[in-house]
Amino acid sequence: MSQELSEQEEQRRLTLQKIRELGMEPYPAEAFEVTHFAESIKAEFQEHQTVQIAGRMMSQRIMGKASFAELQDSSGRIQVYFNRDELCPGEDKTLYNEVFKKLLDLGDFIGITGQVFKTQVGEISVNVTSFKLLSKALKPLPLPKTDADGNTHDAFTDPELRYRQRYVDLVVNPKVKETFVTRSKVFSVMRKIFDQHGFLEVETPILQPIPGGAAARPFITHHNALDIPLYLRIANELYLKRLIVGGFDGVFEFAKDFRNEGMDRTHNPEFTVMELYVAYKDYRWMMEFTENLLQEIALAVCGTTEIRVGQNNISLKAPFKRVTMREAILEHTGYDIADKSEEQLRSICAALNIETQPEMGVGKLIDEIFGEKCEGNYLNPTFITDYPIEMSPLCKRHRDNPSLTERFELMINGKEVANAYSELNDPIDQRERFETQLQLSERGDNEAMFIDQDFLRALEYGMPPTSGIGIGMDRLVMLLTNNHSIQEVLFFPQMRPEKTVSLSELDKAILSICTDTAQLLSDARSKVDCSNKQWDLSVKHLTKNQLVKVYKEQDELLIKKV
RNA sequence: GAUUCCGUAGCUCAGCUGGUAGAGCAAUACACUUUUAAUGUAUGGGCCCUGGGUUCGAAUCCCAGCGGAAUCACCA
Repeated sequence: MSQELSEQEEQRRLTLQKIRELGMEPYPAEAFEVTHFAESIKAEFQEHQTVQIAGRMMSQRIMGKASFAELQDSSGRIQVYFNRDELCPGEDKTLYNEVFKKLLDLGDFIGITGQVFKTQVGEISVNVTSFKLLSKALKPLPLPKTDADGNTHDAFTDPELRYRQRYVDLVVNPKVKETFVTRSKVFSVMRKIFDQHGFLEVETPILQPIPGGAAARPFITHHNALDIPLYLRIANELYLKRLIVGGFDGVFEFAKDFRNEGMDRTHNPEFTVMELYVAYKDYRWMMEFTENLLQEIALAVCGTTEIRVGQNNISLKAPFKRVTMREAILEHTGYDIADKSEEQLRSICAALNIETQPEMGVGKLIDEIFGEKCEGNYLNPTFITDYPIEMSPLCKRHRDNPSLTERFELMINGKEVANAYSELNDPIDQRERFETQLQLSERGDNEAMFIDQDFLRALEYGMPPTSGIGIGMDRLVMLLTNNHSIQEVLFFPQMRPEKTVSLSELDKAILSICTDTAQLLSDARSKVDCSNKQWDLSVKHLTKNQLVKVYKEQDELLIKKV
C-alpha cells in the first residue's frame, strides 16, 4: 500500500501537522451538536436565527478580511460567511488568518455556529461566530463547478472511478445521491403497502443446499463443518412457498439473489428481487394488485404516474394492458403458436430469422420468438399472460387450456419487471414437471432446474391455492429514476478487482512460458533458469494471484495460464 | 465470448503527419470586508496504464497485456 503521495496529499499531511502544533485535534472524539440542515435553513428563512450545522467545506472564496465558503451536509449546501473581526474580536486573529484561510482544505468536515442572514445579492447564508474542525480530508475531492447558467464544469464523470469510489461520487454528484434516496423510498413504500395488507416480511436462507426456484447458474461455496457444498440462492421462491404451506397467508422478502452469469447494463451477479406470496389468490388477483402497487409507488416516489424513461413517456396509471403470449406473437409476427409442435415452431423460427439450438424445447423456442420479436414493443406496462407450460415448471396449469400456465410477466419499457404465477400446488404435477426439467438438463440445457425433494414433500402436505410474484427491484428503480444501467442503481456494482499484482522478473518469465493449453510442470521448469527455491516461490506467487493454475491429472502435474 | 472506442497533473480534457509535456479548475504564495464558476499577480505539480517492437528519437506508429465504456451474443 506504500503509494507515492501526490503534491496535494503531501501538502495536506503538512497542514495536519500544523493543526496539531496549534494544539487542535483534527479528528476530535466528542460529538458535535447539529441543530439545523442546509436545506431547512434556506426553506424556512429566519433572519438572525442561531444555528449549528456541520458538513464538508466544498468551496472557499477568500477576500482579505472576509470570506465565503459553502458547507455541504446531507440535505444540500448552504453558504457560510467568515468575517475576520467577528470571528476573532480580540487581538489574536489566528483562527481566521491561519486556521480558516490556510489550514482548512476543501473536503474537510467542519461544524459551525452562526446566525442566518441574507447577503447583498440575496443569498441566504450563515454568519459564522465560531467553527470547529471535525475531520480533516487528506485527499482532494474532484470539484465540479456549476456556473450561472446551471452548466456543470469539470464534472466527475469517469464511470470506472465513480463506481470504484462511490463515496466520492456521492459527495460530488447530487443526482447520484437522489437516485439512491429514491431507491430506498421505493423499498419503504412497498413495505408499507404490504404491511397494510397484513403480509409478513420474512427471511429465508441465502446459503442453500439445492439452488432452486429459477433456472440459472449458481455460485457455489463450501461449508467446512458439514463438509458439503452450498449454493448462493438464485431465488427464494421455494422457501417462501414452504412458509405458505406452514400457514402464513402472505409472506414477502426483499432478497439478494446471486447468479453466476454475464454482466452488462442490466445484469449484476448479485441483484435484488422482491418476492411476494399470497394464499387463496390467483394470478388475476395478482395482476390487479401489481398494477395498483406500481401506481402507488410511482405516485409516492415521483409524484406522478407519468414518467419519462430515456426517450419514452410511460404511464404507470392502472389498469395495465393484458395480452396473452399467443396474441402477442400473433400480433408481432403473424404466426399463431397455438398447439404447434417443436418441429413446427422450429420452422417458424427459421422463417423469422431466429437462431435456434437443438437442445431448445417448445418452451424455449416460444420464449425465443417472444424475446426477439415482441418484448421490445411493450413500452407502457403490459401483462403478458398464459405462457406455455414448458417454460414454467413452477406454475399452475391454465384453467381453460392444459398446455398453458396461469402466468404473467409485466413488461415495462420493453423489459421484464415482474414475473408472477398462480402457483402450482399439485404435488404430483409438480414432480412430473421437475422430471421434464431433468430431461431438458440431460439434453444439454445447463439452466434446467434441480429437483428439490423436500419442497415436493412440503407440497404433499398441502399448499393452499396461492399466487406469487417476483419483482426485479433494480430494474424497477432504474425505471423510476430514469437510469440506463444497473450499475447506476447499485451502490457498489461488481467490478474487476483493481489491484494489479506486482510481478518480479522471474514471475514474468514463467508467465510468458505458460499458455492456455496445459503443459507438464517439469517441461515448464526446464525452460526457466533459476534455483528450485526461486521457482517454487514464484509459481506459488502466480497461482495465489490466479494467473496460472497448477493441477494434477493422472499423476501428472500440469501448469497452464488462467 | 466478438467488435469498436478510451486510458496524459488531484478532476475535466487538448496534444496534428514521431522531435525534451499543455489549458481550465484544484494546490502553494501575495493582495482584496457581502462574494458566488469571485478576481488579480506569481509559483509548483507528470512511470503520458504496463511490457515489448520499429526509429537517431515514441504520449504519438505497430504488437501483446491490464482496466473501463458502448454495441452485439448469452441471460426466466
